[in-house]
Amino acid sequence: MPYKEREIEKKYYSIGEVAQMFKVAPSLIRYWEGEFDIINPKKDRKGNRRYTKPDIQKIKYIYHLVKEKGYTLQGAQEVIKSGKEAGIDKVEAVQKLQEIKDFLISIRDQYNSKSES
Amino acid sequence: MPYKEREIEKKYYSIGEVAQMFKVAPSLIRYWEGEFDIINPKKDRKGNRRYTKPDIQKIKYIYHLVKEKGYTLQGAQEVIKSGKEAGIDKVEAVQKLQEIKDFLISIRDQYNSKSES
DNA sequence: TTTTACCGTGCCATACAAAGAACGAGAAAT
DNA sequence: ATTTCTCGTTCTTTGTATGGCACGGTAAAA
Repeated sequence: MPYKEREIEKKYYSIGEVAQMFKVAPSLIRYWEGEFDIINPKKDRKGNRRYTKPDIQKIKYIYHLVKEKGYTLQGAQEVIKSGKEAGIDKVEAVQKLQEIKDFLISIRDQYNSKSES
Repeated sequence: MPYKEREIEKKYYSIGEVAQMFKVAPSLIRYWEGEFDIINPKKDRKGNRRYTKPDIQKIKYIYHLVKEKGYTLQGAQEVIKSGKEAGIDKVEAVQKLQEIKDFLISIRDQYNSKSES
């Protein structure tokens, strides 16, 4: 037998295989596809989805956010969009500090105006 | 007039006031109380909930996680839990800052009362 | 005292999010 | 040719999160 494609590593995965990886129903994978723009598997002539490894990575990320971290789908979408996920709390802490600083400045100014008058 | 409690800032808030702060229904505040252990307002003789500022800060944190960051209630619970075991809790840090602010307010008010008398 | 205005608990209703099921159909492997 | 997997669409179910009601109690104001 001449040249035969050897299966060292799969190039594409079917929806059933992907669903199995995450132990979810195929319908859920399709459902997420409708909810998340980043999921965009190619389709063959027949229309069947062909998932590449990067595709699966993205699904994995969504799975992580939704099933492990407890985001709503919408919350997960926002996390993905903003590209962040961690570190936001620090920003908030800094904002709070700035807020307090402004408050202190206002107190100082009040004091200054009273003693000057 | 001798010693009279000055109402610089309220010590306790009713559920209605708290609900109003976050523009939600009082029933939601009660519901969260059942879902989140960290919410534990004291109750007066009659049974009415009395919220202190730290209580409100905790509610604020939950509000932030659920309404702004898009966590499910369960997801928010886990964030809160894991944040505590991490030792340095960001919420507590922010709460601490708030406490400091309150302290500064008390200093300011003391100053004001002296100059007024 | 009567009214007004909360608040309590407990239960039920709604709204929407999330997921799954059911349908008929087609390709491909066995 | 029977089984197995997939398709898209649509329908149905489940679950979460929230709101609202009924009914009673308390307190303070009128």
